[in-house]
Amino acid sequence: MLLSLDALERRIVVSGHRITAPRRTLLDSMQQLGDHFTAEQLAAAAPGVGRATVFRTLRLLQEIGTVCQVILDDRTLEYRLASGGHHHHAVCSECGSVDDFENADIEVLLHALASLTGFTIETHRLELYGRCAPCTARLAGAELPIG
Amino acid sequence: MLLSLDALERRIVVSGHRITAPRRTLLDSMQQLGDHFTAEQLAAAAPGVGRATVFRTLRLLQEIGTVCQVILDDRTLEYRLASGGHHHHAVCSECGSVDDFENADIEVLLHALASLTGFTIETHRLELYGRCAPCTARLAGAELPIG
DNA sequence: GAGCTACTGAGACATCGTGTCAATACGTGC
DNA sequence: GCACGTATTGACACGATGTCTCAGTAGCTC
Repeated sequence: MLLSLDALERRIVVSGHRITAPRRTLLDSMQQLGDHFTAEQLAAAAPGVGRATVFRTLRLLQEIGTVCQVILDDRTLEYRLASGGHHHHAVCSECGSVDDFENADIEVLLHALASLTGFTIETHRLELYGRCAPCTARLAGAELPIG
Repeated sequence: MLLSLDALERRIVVSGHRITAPRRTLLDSMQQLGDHFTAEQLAAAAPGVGRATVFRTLRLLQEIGTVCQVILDDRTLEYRLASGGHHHHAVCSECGSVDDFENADIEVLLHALASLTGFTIETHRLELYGRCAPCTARLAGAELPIG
């Protein structure tokens, strides 16, 4: 569920920054791009907004937790509107969809594991690559009738 | 424990590629650079070897599982000689050290979690950022005597 | 030693992101 | 409604990182 433009703008104001026309344009474009997008796609979707502003705004939104980065399998970078909070990504290599997931068990397990070796976790990054449920189902169905 | 130069070269041959002087130089430099290194550091440590060859060789070594990538907290990329097999990285933000770790529980948990949502995991990427054991101890000690 | 082919180095190029700086627009106080 | 201080912007140069091309070279194999 995406936040409304209003809610997104409120976040920017609350964090002590200004609402400007370019930022409004970018927020709007992000919502239209949907699930996930590259910086270049966003720049293309918001003509009239300078490239530097696109990157600056993305960085600002990351800082206030409104946008998160998705590192794809080939290490390219995409962005995604986030509702906030720590989460991970499941990236489908078939259709390219990206889903968020969060799981307390993983966090607990990681910290337990780290404490065994004395490592203190400050943050972590976890990305899953594979096939989403619809693509898994579709491909499983396609495999049955050979030929 | 690092593999010997011999063992590294054997891997290249077994995978159907040639041992050349530049590749030998690069393998040697990688071992001398130790724990982890950037492509640029490797290029600097192997003068006479072209930049393109450095990147090509790193890619080749990744493909045959001899080198793995470490994505740092700030998204910069480092490389690391790997003994092979799937593993994760624990990156110390104090001293910059990188440790491998592997844990079957995590893999099991991830697959269990994925199957709940129907997602099929092909691969994943997990990086921990924080403080290694020595740095944790050092900083804990430093905190006690204030002033 | 000859020949096939993988490999190399140089350098241009592509991609992605940042730094600079003068100009502009936002929000506030009046 | 207007002036003002400052955050923000756009244009553009720059930097970091990696890829592509292509003629020349060097490893294997026979």
